[in-house]
Amino acid sequence: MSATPIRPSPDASDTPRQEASERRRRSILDAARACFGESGFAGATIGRIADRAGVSNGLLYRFFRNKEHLFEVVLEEVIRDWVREMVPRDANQSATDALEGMFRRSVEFCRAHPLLPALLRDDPTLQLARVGSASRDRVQPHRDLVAGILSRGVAAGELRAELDVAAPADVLCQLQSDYSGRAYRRDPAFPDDPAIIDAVVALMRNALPASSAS
Amino acid sequence: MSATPIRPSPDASDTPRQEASERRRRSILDAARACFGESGFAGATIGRIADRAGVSNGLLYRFFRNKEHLFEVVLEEVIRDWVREMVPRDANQSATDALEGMFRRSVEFCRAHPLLPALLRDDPTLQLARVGSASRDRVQPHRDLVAGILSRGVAAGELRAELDVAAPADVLCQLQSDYSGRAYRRDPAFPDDPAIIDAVVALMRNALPASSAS
Amino acid sequence: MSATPIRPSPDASDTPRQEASERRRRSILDAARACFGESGFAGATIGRIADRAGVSNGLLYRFFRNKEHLFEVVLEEVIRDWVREMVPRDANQSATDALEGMFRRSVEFCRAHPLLPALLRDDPTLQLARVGSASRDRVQPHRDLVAGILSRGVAAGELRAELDVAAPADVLCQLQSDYSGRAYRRDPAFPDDPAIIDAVVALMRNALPASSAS
Amino acid sequence: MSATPIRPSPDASDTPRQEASERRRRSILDAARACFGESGFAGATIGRIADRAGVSNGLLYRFFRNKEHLFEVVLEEVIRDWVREMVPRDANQSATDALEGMFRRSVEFCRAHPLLPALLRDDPTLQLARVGSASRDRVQPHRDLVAGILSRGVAAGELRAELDVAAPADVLCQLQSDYSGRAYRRDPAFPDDPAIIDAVVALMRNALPASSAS
DNA sequence: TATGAATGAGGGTTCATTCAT
DNA sequence: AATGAATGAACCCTCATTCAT
Repeated sequence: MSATPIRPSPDASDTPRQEASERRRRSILDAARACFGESGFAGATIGRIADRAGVSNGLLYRFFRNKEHLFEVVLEEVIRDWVREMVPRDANQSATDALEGMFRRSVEFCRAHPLLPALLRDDPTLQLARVGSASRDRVQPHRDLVAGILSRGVAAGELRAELDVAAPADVLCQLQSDYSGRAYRRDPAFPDDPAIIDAVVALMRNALPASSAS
Repeated sequence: MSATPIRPSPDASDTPRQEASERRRRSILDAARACFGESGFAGATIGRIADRAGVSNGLLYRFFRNKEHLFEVVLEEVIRDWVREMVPRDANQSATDALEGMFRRSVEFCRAHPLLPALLRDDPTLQLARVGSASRDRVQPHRDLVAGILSRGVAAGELRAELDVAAPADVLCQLQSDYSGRAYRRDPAFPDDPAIIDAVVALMRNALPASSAS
Repeated sequence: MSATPIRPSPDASDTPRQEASERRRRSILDAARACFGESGFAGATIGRIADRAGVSNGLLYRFFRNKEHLFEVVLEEVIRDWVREMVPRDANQSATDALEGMFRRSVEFCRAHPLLPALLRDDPTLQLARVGSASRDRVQPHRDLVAGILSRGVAAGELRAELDVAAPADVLCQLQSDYSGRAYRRDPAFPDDPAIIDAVVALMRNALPASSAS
Repeated sequence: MSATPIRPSPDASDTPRQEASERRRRSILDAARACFGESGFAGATIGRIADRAGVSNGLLYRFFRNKEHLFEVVLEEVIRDWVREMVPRDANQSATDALEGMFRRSVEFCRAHPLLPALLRDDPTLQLARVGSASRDRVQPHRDLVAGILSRGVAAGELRAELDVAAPADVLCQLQSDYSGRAYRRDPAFPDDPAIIDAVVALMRNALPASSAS
């Protein structure tokens, strides 16, 4: 180990020195998010991240043990931000409205943070096996959110009550992840088309509600 | 001749020599499927693929122009096999039965050839913009299959007629890909659970049919 | 910045760091001169050059884009030094004296910098068609020098006036290059013998002057 | 060593089998001459030589120990052919006419056999140090030819008698080599221009004869 | 005899990481 | 604290050489 261990993210940036330091840490993380998002783990290079952050490559090793460590921190952050973004804003919405809102906000979030969809897809270029720990619970918060909404909807008689909510929540989360990622893929074979987003919403709305007739 | 550029896959393996050669080509392709599936394009290395195939690294360059060419061939092969597997067996089925059958066969296929989903998921914008041509149409056959079934169902009055079929076909294909891939991911966060497969089927069956009342 | 493409040779080496860096650049160039001189472009290896310079192979790529770039710079440098050395010192000399002086200085230069002739001899059509630009004008300055002297001699009535000076200048330059290179070849079949140098001088002195009788 | 040592060039091709074999050996040598001439020793590849000869790469190793051995044989042959070509045709010519004829024939020979000039120039891409033995005497026959002509000319009172002939012979040979090689270099900086050939001839004719006045 | 499939050492190059400044 | 020069392992790829057929 080095004589100067990794500097943690300070809880409070007291001195101006610490502030400047924290600002640099942030810019490195932002640059890393962009680079990993564009090029995957293997494709991104420390040099490019440092350039993009406007610092020297050596500085990265003062904040992060190595490339993998930096990657782990980036992943944790982006998941955290994503989940935070998806939390329903309005407690009075119907379940389906809440799901639709969550879905659309997720899509928007991924447009701005392209690393997330790759992560959710377990993109091989990310080499997620290397980080392991972080990936364990990276989607559970999402499912919990969705499952909570479904439960509320079932309790309110708004949604079908047949099944347990876990499996449908999984499916809905999967769809949200998938179509959130389209914006990022830029692959004409996987278009990021409002009409398709609407089709997903329609499918959800068709599939979930208790049959209106009953 | 000596500096044979690339040896093609012989249509008929006449001599034992050609047979052995074709066997080696196969083992390279299989190893490549595994390595690309596990590590993505950038993460996989020629050396590891050769090791896994039990051949020298140089041999790869007799069959494939370079790493990208090898990847293209792997991609084409696995897509072709997959689509072939999904083609509906029975022309007399209802549309929803056909979709369910296709879905379940796709899942089974991926259980036996676990590398497809990893390749499908491998984001082409990352390292593979160059492959281009191959990726263009790698999922279109799948969508065409699904769209054909939907159209038949609409024509037969079995399915809702509101929308055009393209968008729902996209969504259904996406779901098929996703859940076909679970077997491979072996990630507890994305379980390969019969109950969830059933939930997907249920969602499809709920969302698609013309309302029974009508 | 981090991913600095190529570090240029600094005009003034201010800091000790820059000085040390420049010293390394020099040692790489010197090693490259030696290796290219001994083995030609294709035969020389980056690894051997780095070893000889006492640096790691990676360092070469901080100073030079690639092997070809390194070769170009070596070529330019050595040509520049050589031409600089040959410029006539004394404007009052007769043309033949000036040519003889230039010739003998060129020979001496090559004795001290024995790698020039090897580089000059390195056939550009073989591996170096790509270098192109640099090789275009690598000998023209030499010919211009010689042609200038011949013109002066013709104007002064010292030399035959029959021909244009371009062709004889070419021949004289060729001879200067050849015999300048002998010191380096160390091939007993091509001796570096003062008697032969004198023979060249004698041949020039015989061939060029206006016939004394006329 | 191999169980089947190198097959020598048979003195007499008795059987049809031996004839065919000898024909193949020849075609390999011809292809090698062309390839080494175009690309130097390091740049030429066994594969390309075999292709050009219309045989498999493995066959080369039945006739030649390895790449270096093939190269040595090629060099010996080309030198032998060159000297054979330069031998004066007409014993009654004047010395200067004989030299001019030899010079012009040498130039023509090199146009057809481009390896020679590279060899004469000791082109670094040829890596002549590797073969050694052959290069020892590769130019002596040429000098002997020229020196013989000069001696005859001196004896006949046609040429200046001051010097011994060795040194001028060296210079003339050098010039012959140089300008023979121009055709091959295809470098605009070293033009293969009849006017320059004529200039060389003129220089020889000016420099060598006994002053006509005397 | 002749082939060409197969090998693997070694080439040029990149880049994560270290460390003197 | 911050830099960026320097390292060297590991990448992709080429090609001289061998050997089963």
